[in-house]
Amino acid sequence: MPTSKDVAQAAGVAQSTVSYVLSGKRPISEKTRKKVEAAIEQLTYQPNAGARALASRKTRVIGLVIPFIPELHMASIMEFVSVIASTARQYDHDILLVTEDEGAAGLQRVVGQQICDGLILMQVEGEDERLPVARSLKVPVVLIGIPRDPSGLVCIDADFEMAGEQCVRDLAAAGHSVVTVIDWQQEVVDRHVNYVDRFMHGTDVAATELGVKVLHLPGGTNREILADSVDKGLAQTTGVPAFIAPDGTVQDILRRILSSRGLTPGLDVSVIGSASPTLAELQPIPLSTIDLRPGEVSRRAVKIMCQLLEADSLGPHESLELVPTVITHRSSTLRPPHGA
Amino acid sequence: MPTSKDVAQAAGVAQSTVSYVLSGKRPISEKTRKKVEAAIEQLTYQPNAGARALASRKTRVIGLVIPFIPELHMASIMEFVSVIASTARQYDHDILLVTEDEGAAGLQRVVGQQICDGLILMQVEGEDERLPVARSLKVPVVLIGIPRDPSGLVCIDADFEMAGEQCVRDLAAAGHSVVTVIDWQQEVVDRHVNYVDRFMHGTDVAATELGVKVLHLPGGTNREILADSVDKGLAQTTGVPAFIAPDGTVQDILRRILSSRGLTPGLDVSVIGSASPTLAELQPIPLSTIDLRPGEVSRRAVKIMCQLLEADSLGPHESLELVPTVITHRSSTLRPPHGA
DNA sequence: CACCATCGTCGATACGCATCGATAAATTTC
DNA sequence: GAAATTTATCGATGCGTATCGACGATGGTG
Repeated sequence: MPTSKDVAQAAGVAQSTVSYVLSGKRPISEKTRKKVEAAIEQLTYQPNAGARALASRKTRVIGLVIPFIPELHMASIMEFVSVIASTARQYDHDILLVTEDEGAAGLQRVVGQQICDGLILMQVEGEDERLPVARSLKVPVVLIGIPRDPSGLVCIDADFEMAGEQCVRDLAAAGHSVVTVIDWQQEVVDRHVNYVDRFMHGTDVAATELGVKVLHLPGGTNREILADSVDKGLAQTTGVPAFIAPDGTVQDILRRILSSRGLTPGLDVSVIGSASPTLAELQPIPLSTIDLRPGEVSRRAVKIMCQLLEADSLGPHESLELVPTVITHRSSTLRPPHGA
Repeated sequence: MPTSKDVAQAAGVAQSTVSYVLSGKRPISEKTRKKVEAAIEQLTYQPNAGARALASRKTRVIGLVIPFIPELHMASIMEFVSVIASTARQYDHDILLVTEDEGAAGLQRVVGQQICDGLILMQVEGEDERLPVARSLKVPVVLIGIPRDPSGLVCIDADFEMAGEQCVRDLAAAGHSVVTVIDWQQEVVDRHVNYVDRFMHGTDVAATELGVKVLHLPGGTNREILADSVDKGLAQTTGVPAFIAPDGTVQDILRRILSSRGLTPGLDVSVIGSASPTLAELQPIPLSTIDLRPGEVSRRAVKIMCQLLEADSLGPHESLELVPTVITHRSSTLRPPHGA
């Protein structure tokens, strides 16, 4: 592998000049810049990352802590990972994977060995042994998701409260007076996972404001529980029933349950789910969705991280950013009455 | 951050002694080892990765090139990524993500900058601009999946031919004389993607041997094409129909189509799908599966990589490893007649 | 008891780059 | 036209580790 010294020799300049051509931190004449660039080209020189990190104390690598995954969420996690990696590249950074099975020790390892300049933690919910560690680290940490106690942490997440509001508003506008929310599975609700509570609160706020009745019933992937929730929702509804299923994993099952009850989304029942636009369009009946915009959340997480890195921030930071959600009508919800 | 020099000072030894304690490359007396270890503990010393890489010319990082993903495959990709990352840690290595949107330049970048000691490429199929690059790189490269021309490359993949054979054998043993294979979508078949051809060949080999008739019909996520394939399969079947759906993405739709034709898997139709055991168990009717063992493939890929790194191999390598697939009976296939 | 391995430790150096101070050359100022 | 600036480049140094040769101490041998 050629070194900057080789390049310098080929271009007839000093090694430091090569360095300055690359970094632009000192003025270089057009003439020598050309010479150096030609030499770089010819030798296909690429700076050695290790040496660069050693000298500059920056690795240009961001550690991404990925959660242990109940199988069904994997697809959505990959969406985050993929966008995070691409976005990081746009800021000229790379992504190193840190798996959850290393626990908090993993964070200390990658930071302690200075493999990473900062960390992005995905799907941190409630309590977590890694949170105190995250707070104590001397590198920037960005959380995707909001823990019970976000103090001293930089967090970003979809605006679940807004999402809840949007769903209820939308269904109210379509004429529904009772809305059934199929929540996450009971144990998740009981844990008071932050985003669940926020979503529920959003639905309640809108419901109170609009005089709509909102039922909260447990979701999850268990057919019987889900069927039970649906039936309870139907029983308590007068007029056309409406369902909101913010948990992406229940939708397939929900659809089948409704179908077995003789209900057709968009015709005699409204359904708002959570799915990416492409997936929503692929459904037999294109699904009206509340889009939690994982891609946008990921992009912003990386952006925040890179800004923190740029600022070379010393003291601890704290912030909380919520990404607006987007509701999209497709065929699974009733159309609002004309003129409404 | 403390350095090895700090540790040396605290322990009253030379920096090089600290280094030897850590690497074990020279004998160290019990006494000084204890002293050094105590100092390391006390200072919570961790070696600097950049300096280590610079001096040793090894980063202990493996680049993982993840494919651009048609949405539906994301879950399975995450399975690979997750196991690869965990396994790498077991070999004391880390994983750096290289996204496909950087193309072949991405490979040259991470290798050229010496961020990585080696590369694992996922889901390389057919031709790919990265293959010639992979061959020319001076670091080990392991492919998951087999390209059209695997010469000069180290590849590993599930044994799709074995999988095809196992499926047909199994259905034949259950008494089926006609088996319908719902292939991947037509365009994938037409591209003669390596694993597709291998799977189909496997089914054909077993069919010829056992005197079973095998129909190949297009799959994919389009309901109409799929329904058409199912109907054609049914029309050409005498006796109880049997379907093999090696493409995980078609299974939901296939199930519904069969159901709408009044057929119940395990009762008056046999279905073998491809899914992880956990997912298969979650189905309304637990799905008999051909398991392509992505986790095992991932583990072996990392193992091969680490062996290549250990060997410090100079010349180019070439090998091809196939991971045996596993067929598992659940409730979606007929039971073989007793005594068969 | 002088001689020679062996073992354990030290000091020095290289790895490739960034960066600082210094210097030579070019330009401006009075 | 000499002094004061500015501009472009060079040389030297440090980043933290691995590794090599050297060296003192220890123990065994004749």
